[in-house]
Amino acid sequence: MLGELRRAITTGRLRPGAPIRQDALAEELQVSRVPLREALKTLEGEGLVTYQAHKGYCVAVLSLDDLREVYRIRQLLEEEAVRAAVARLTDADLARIEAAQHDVEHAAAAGDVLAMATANRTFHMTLFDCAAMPRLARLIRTLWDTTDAYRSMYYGAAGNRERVVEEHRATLDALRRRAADEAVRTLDVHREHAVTELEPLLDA
Amino acid sequence: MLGELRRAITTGRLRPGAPIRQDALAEELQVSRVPLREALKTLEGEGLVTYQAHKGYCVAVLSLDDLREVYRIRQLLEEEAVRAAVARLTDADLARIEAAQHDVEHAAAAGDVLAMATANRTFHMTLFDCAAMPRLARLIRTLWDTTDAYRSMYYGAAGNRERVVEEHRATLDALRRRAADEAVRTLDVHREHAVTELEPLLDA
DNA sequence: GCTCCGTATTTTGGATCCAATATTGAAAAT
DNA sequence: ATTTTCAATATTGGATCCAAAATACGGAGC
Repeated sequence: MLGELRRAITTGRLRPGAPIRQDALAEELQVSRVPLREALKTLEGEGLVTYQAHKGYCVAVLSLDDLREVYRIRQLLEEEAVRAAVARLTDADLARIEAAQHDVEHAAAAGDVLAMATANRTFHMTLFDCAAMPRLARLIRTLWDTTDAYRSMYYGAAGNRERVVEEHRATLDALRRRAADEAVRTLDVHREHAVTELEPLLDA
Repeated sequence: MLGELRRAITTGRLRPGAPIRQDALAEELQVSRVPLREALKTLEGEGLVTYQAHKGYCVAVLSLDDLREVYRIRQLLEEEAVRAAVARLTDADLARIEAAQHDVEHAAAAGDVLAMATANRTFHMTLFDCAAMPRLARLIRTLWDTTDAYRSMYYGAAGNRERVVEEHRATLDALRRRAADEAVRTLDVHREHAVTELEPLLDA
C-alpha cells in the first residue's frame, strides 16, 4: 500500500503541489484513512509530501534550489558509497551491476521509460549497497525518491537515454579496474548531466 | 506529543532495545493509539525506532558499526554545511553562535548534563543553519538524534565537558576569522573525540 | 523432565465514528 | 459593486471498536 502510494507520487501520477484528499485517496487505495495517514507520515519523513496541521498533506514540490541541494548532497554521499563499495567489490557484485546495465540498455533501446528508470535505479543502488553502509544507502535512496517524479521526464528524451547508457559503461569500466577515483568522476558527470537536463523541467 | 516521545527516546528514558507497548505508552502520553502510531512512523523514518509488521516498534539500538557509520556520514555532511555556512556567515550569526557557546560553558561549569546537551546542540545547529541548505541541516539533525540517547552519558564525565568547551572555542576562533578549513578540522577532532568516548558506552 | 501442540490472552492492524478546525458560499452592510 | 460576517460544508484529528496476528500459557504425549 505504502509502495503503491510512493509509486503514485514518484511516477508523477499525483502531481507535485496537488493537495491530498485523504478520503478519496483511501477509497482509491482500498484502505481506510488510518493506515493511509501512517503511510503519509513516512512519506513526509522522506520528503515526498509536505504537511500542515489541520490543512493536510500535499505532494512536495521541488524548487530549483531544492534540486541543486539534493544533487549536491547526493554527490557527497554517493562518493563515499562508491569508494567504500569499490574497496570491497567482488566479481559477483560486479556481475549483478552488469546485469542491471544489461536491463538499462535493453530498456533504452526499446524506449521504455518506466523500465529505464527502474533498471537505472537498480544499477546504482546495487553498487551503493556494496558499500555495506546501510544507513548511507538508505539516505541516498530517499534522496533519489525526492526527484523521481521528474526522472521519468528525463528519460523521455532518446538522447538522454543514449547518454545514460554511455555513462554507465564508463562507470562499469572503472569499476572493473577497481579505479575508485575514476568511478567517482564518471558518476559526477552522470549526475551533472541529469541536473542540467532536469532544471528546465522544474519551472513548469 | 511527538516531541515528548522523541525526548523520551533521545534522553534514554525509553531504553534502546525496549519494545514499545502502544497501549501503555498512549495512556502515558494521554492520547489514543492512532496519533501515537503516526508519531512512531515519523520516528521510524528518523531511525529512532525500528518496526516489524505485526510485532510492533522497538527503541532502536545502535551497534558499533552503526555509530561509526553515523559519525562518518555526519563528517561528510557537516563539512559541507560548515563550508557553506562560513561563506555566508554574518556577524549576527556569529553572535548567536557565541551566545550558544556561553550557555555551553555555563552548563559545563554547573555540571548540568541536560542543559549541556541542548546548548551544545544549539551551538552546532545554529552554525549549520547558516549554510542555507535546509535539507542538509535536516539530515544532520536526524543523524544527531540517533545518537542522542547516548550523548547524555558522554556529558556525564566532567573531563568531557571541559574538552567540549575547549574544542568549541577553537571552532569559534576559526569562525571569527572565516577560516573554513580550520573550522572543519576542529569539528573533525571534536567529533572524533566524541566517537571514541561513546564507543565503550555502546557495548552495554 | 522435556517437547510439542492447541487454546487463551495479549498486542497490533484496520474500520468506523465523532469532534475540531478550516474552507466555502451566501447574505447583509457599506 | 465590494467587502465583511456568519452559517453550511468539507476535511482533518482523534477515540473507540472490531479483526487478525503473535505471544504466552497449559496440558497431553513421549
